[in-house]
Amino acid sequence: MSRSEQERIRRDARQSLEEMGVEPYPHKWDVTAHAADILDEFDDERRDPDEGERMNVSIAGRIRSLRVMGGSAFMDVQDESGTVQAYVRKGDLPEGVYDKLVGQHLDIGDLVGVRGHVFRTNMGEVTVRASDTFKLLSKALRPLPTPKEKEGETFNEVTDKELRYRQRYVDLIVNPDVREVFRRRAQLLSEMRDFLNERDFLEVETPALQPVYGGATARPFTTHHNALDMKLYLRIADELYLKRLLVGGLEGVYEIAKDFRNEGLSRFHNPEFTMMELYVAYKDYRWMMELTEKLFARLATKLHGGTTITFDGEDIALAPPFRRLPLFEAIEEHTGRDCYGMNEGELRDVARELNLEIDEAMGKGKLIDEIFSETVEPNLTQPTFITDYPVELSPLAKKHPDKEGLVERFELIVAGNELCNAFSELNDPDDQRARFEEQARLRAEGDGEAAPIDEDYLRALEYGMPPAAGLGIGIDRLAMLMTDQRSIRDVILFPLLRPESDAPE
RNA sequence: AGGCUCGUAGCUCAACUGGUAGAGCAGCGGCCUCUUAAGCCGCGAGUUGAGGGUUCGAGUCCCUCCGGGCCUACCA
Repeated sequence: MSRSEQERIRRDARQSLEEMGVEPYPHKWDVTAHAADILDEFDDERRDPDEGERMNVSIAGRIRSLRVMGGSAFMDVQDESGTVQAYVRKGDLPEGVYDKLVGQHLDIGDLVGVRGHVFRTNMGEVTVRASDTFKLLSKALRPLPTPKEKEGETFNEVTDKELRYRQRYVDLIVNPDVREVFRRRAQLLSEMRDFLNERDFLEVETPALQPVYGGATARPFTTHHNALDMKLYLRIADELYLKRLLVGGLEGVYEIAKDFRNEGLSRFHNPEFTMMELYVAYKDYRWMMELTEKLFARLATKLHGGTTITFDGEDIALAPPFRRLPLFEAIEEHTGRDCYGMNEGELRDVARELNLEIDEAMGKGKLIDEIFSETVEPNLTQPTFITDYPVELSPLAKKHPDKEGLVERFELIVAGNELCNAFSELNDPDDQRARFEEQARLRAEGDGEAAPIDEDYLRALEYGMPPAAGLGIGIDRLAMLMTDQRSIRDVILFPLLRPESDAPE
């Protein structure tokens, strides 16, 4: 562990302050105003804080820049709402306070409290003058990066992705836009809950630790419970538990929760991610499409003031209705080939002609999925419901009454990215058992993602589950769309990274 | 997992074809009671991600490893 010169100097400064009786980490500070409120109050150029009754405030925040001029100093103080300039004058403070603190041992990055009145400088900037008190609230021992700004241009901006993800606390301090992304993500979740609660859906919580996992095609994380000496899995989906609740008589339930999938990382995948799952009794997937459209339109309107949003430089129109396009029509539209009804060999030939990477282990379902995700998905910029998937890909979905070999299912694709997955839920316990057994067969053949049989879930279905529709929305990907971020790591506060080789301290 | 690419001071970046590691900000000392990328004078700051190799000489070339990014793969 070696400290940089600047760290040693700051530790020395801390010690000097303590020796002079200045507490580097005091216990509290009364905050009466935030930067944005103060600036709002006097945003009118003509309104002068010095006129009439003075506005007295007490603010707290982090020093982002410091300009000391002998007996007085200006600093930019950043709180959660934004940044306001503060002004400290030697003559305003009790004897010695200025010299001990501001003049000598105050650094960029320190947290301070400023109490006094608001005024406008000769240059016109609304400023809090420490006419009453100036106090150190927390001494920073590490130097903060010091990006600067002039006329809208930023200098020395912190751009290192590794630093930004590993030390998100620094990122949040020096890149204020990041706060806006996560505020918007929070607003998205809040609006989604409002939307669902208004419709009388019940928010529930189901186990993240599961003795049998299911509800998706993915490899799970495993863990162990000591007292029960039992192997447990981290959930890969909420689905099977939520549908048990439909059996139990709840007619509309949803859960917003973390799922965990033991898979690779990419711009679109983090091993733990947030999913909203929703199940409604007596509805089918067509009804669910309409609900999904309404939800997306509502979110866009609340977050962006209208149903058209911008993502990666393109306008995305989220006004209902969204285009509905059956999977096989989509493939035909983009490849000129009608794959519906093809057997495995024919599908393999098509995939070869399209120069797709396939292997012998891929069955019908996977081949179709491969063809679709390579040729169609990236080209779907505007929201599109892709409907009616092969039964092989959908072991929990109800068969389509008219289309042989297909199920009533849709995925919503926006900006080339899959955001939603939904279907009419399979509630025939015997059909469900047959689908599980097919999965078990694939498992036996070495498909590590095929689902295990969940006997308790089958037992629940045997008591009778109402016809129902279910929907899953990848919240992180939706947050990407709504905040115009192209990497999932930019909408997850602490994305998974490899451990640092030389961890601090 | 594979390909490409990056890693230099606290931060942002330079350093030709292999020839003494530099700048701005930040920091330290001094001046300065309306500054705002504050200013002026002076100063310090580096195991060039780690290890090995080639060479008279390596930030630069080669190999291995570590970490990041992008792409591919994996991933409904």
